[in-house]
Amino acid sequence: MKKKRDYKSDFPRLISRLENMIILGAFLPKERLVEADLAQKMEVSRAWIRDALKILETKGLVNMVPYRGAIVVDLTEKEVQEIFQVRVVLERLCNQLAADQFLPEHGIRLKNLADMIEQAYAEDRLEEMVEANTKFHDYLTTISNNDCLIQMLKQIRLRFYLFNTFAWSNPEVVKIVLNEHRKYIRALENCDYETLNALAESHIRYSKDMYLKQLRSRGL
Amino acid sequence: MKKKRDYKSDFPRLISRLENMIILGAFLPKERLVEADLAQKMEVSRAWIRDALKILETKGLVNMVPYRGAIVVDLTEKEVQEIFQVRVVLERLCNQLAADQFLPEHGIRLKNLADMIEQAYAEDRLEEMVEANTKFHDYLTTISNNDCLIQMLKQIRLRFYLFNTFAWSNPEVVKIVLNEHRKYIRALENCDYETLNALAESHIRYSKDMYLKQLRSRGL
DNA sequence: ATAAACAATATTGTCAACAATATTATTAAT
DNA sequence: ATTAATAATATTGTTGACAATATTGTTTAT
Repeated sequence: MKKKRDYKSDFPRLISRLENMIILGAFLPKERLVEADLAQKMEVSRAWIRDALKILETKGLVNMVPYRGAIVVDLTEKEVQEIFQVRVVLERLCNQLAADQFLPEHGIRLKNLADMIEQAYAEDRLEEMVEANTKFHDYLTTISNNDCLIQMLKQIRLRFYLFNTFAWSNPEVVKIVLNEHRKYIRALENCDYETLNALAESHIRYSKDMYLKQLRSRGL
Repeated sequence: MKKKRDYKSDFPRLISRLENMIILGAFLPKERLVEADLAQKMEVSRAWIRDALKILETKGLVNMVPYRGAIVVDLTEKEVQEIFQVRVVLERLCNQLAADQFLPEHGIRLKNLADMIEQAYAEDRLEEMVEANTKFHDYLTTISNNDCLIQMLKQIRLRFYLFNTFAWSNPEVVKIVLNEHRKYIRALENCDYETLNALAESHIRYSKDMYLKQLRSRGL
């Protein structure tokens, strides 16, 4: 059976693939993305690549320059700080909403995911760990049951993931982060807003700080 | 001299035009937007209209259905509440940042804009009033000096404006809103976080409540 | 008259050829 | 050898033709 094209599912998938490639560092900051090359590599038409890149521009992953095409963003220190500030308040809202309607089954699922993350870390399976971590946060977002917030957080986390890699390469930070997942679950179960507010900031601060350190060492 | 096409300025303008048409009610909720018709009306190619509609989809103003095209969104009560919740926390962050770096010149400009709004209202020039009000809030956002936040607020306000119209048709509400602009400026000058936090919510609550009332009266 | 089957039309989706522009390589002048 | 001017190449931007699908209209059977 020949596989059939289906825009409504294939096009979003193409975007996801490109997003992942950028996040995982398949392209470097400032790198130019040539439409024809991508089209060949991804086995889709150039038009789709073009459209996808335009979407990525609105998401803040690439810059489009007339007659030069898409260029992978290279965040400045100021931009990193700005993204951090915005993400904190959105995560806090998410935590609050999630805590308000937290059910035992949510806790079970979150504990399950936290186990998976630690397991993957113990066995040094980095990619798997990153994936499970994403699932943890995505699921937490779902509990908030606010679609607008879900969309916004998805968007801003995507930009944030651009500098998550640097944090994950530091075992110290990873240990702290994994530990915080447990605290998160407990605070949600107890509807402990104070702790949740603090966690929202500290949990993502490490990623930001690691990236800034790296950025400064590059001298910019 | 023949006017020349320039993607980098013309395409964003096209998007703005479409956004305004939707916000100001040139199209009704659920209305189908036919690409060829729009292309003719706006005097651009169908491709541009297509691309613009895809952008509007990511902004949450239209839904794209395969082989049916773009349809103007019709917000549910739940969606309205969700957008409201998210906007409140973003506006609060904006207020806080703006207050932290508030300068006398900012106050002058804001008072100026507040005057313009009241003037336009007094002379019953509705469109002008709406425009000045948008400028007021845009300028306030600028003061925060956080580009990520500016972009996010722009996006969510756009969806919010979908139901601003209903609030502006009520003189009671308008009076309160105009009054609040003055309170806003004072609170910013005094760096009064408490008041600013309260204002962030109350100022946009009216719009939301008016819209919900209208929505319920339509029976949905 | 109603409903199902089919045909005609309208609309969107895809693609490939070509135009416009930028980038790189080559040549010529000093 | 270095720079400026020009040509060659590579890449993006635009358009229009056609395919795929949905919508509407017509016919036919009951």
